[in-house]
Amino acid sequence: MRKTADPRADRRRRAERILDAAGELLVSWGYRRVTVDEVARRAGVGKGTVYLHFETKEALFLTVLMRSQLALAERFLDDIRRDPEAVLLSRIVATAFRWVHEDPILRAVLIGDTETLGTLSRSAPDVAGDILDERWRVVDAYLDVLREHGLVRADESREAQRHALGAIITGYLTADALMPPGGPDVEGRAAMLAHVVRAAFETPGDRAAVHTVVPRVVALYQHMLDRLRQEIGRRDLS
Amino acid sequence: MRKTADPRADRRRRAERILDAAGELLVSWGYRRVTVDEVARRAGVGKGTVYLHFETKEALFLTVLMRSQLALAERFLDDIRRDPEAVLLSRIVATAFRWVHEDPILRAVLIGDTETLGTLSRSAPDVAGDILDERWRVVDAYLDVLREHGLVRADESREAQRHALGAIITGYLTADALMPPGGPDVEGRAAMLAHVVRAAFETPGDRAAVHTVVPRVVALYQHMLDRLRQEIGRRDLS
DNA sequence: CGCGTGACCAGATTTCTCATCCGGTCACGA
DNA sequence: TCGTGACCGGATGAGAAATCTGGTCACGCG
Repeated sequence: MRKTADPRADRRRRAERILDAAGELLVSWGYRRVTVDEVARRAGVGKGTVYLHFETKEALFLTVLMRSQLALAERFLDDIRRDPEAVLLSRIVATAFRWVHEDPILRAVLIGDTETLGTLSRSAPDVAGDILDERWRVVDAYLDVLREHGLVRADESREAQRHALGAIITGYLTADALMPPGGPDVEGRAAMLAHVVRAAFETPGDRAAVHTVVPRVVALYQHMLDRLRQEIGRRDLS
Repeated sequence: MRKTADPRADRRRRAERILDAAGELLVSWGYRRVTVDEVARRAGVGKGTVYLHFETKEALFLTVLMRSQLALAERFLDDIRRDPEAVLLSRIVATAFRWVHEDPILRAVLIGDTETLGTLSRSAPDVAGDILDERWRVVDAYLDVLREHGLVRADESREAQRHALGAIITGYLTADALMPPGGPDVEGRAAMLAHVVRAAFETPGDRAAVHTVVPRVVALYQHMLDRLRQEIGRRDLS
């Protein structure tokens, strides 16, 4: 590896390389079968070097998972900054659905794919339970903001809406195994999902309130971003 | 067992007892751990007697699964005969959701619960694939009837609708593991599910067409009932 | 004589034992 | 000083041995 005048940046880059390698192997083989040795080899470092950055195999892979969620939150913020209507629930849900098809790690996280995650599914709540809770709090706060401003219907309880949303998204991510082969392509599914969410959760009419809620929604996702970065930093030994 | 003048009815009753016992044990222990000996014991017969009725362990349990689906189809028909509006998609979906909470076997079937079903999940498509296909054909035909009569929107493809429906129902049956504990009770969930389906799939306004579609929908479910009975009869050695 | 039964058997599954693997450590060498 | 891979002890995997279980059918009872 080419050295630069900044050893800190070099270490950062090396950590990213390790995380990239770990992510690729996680997707290919699943947590259980990936060895730290193989990650090291793929990243072009020695095994001991991995432990210079991450205290345990688990810490390494939990960081991989969080990075993935960070990327989604960043995507949301980008979209909203580009187009304020991207703040709408149907837009957020469709974005998440599309992103899941680009990032298999995120998919594994969202559906608790035990084949990919192995014992991480079980340890994550103990080790990072507060950030999992935070995620749901952000969803709740987001729904609240949109309900207040008439962008999400308020004639059903927020509890029922959150549950329904979770169920619908989960179903969209997992139902293939139970249905006949085929069906719409990813884009077709994203469109129908957006339609379902629009029809069932949003209100008809004027979207002027979008501009009012943007700063608040941005703050929520920024907060989530900060929390994820903080959690990632907490496991970084370099 | 008290004998009657009708040996055939006695045998029928004994088969039902065996099926009941098998169903209870399937729910408690899952297919893999239930032995035919235990089923026999619970039904109060000898193990060989079970084989007088069902050729294999698999045939016995496939019959248990089909009986469960039969009961759901019968429930649909009852509801529709009592109230023609029960033919609406949102009503059908809510009924199925509620019934699933009364019949854990049906739940296992609908979500392909491998813990409960074990190798039945794999063998069912080979052995009873035509009836699984039939189920989807009935769903398609049902959607077609309702679309034709303006009771389901026709501005999305039927393919997209069927997929969305499958995804939403699946999510409602499986998402609990991925969400924080709590949320609405069964009835609250059924209501929200009905609302989502109504908003996303149904058309506003006049329901007069309900009376027109009832005979056709009844025929579809009756046909499904007949097929299930036929399939059950095919595996009955008594 | 008809039929319900549970002992029997062979293949399937589980348990146990031993071999190998792998997470984490750290002495070594660049 | 720091990147490394050999090392070690606990975890996991593989294969052998033990046990279980689906299916069969000879037996005995009504």
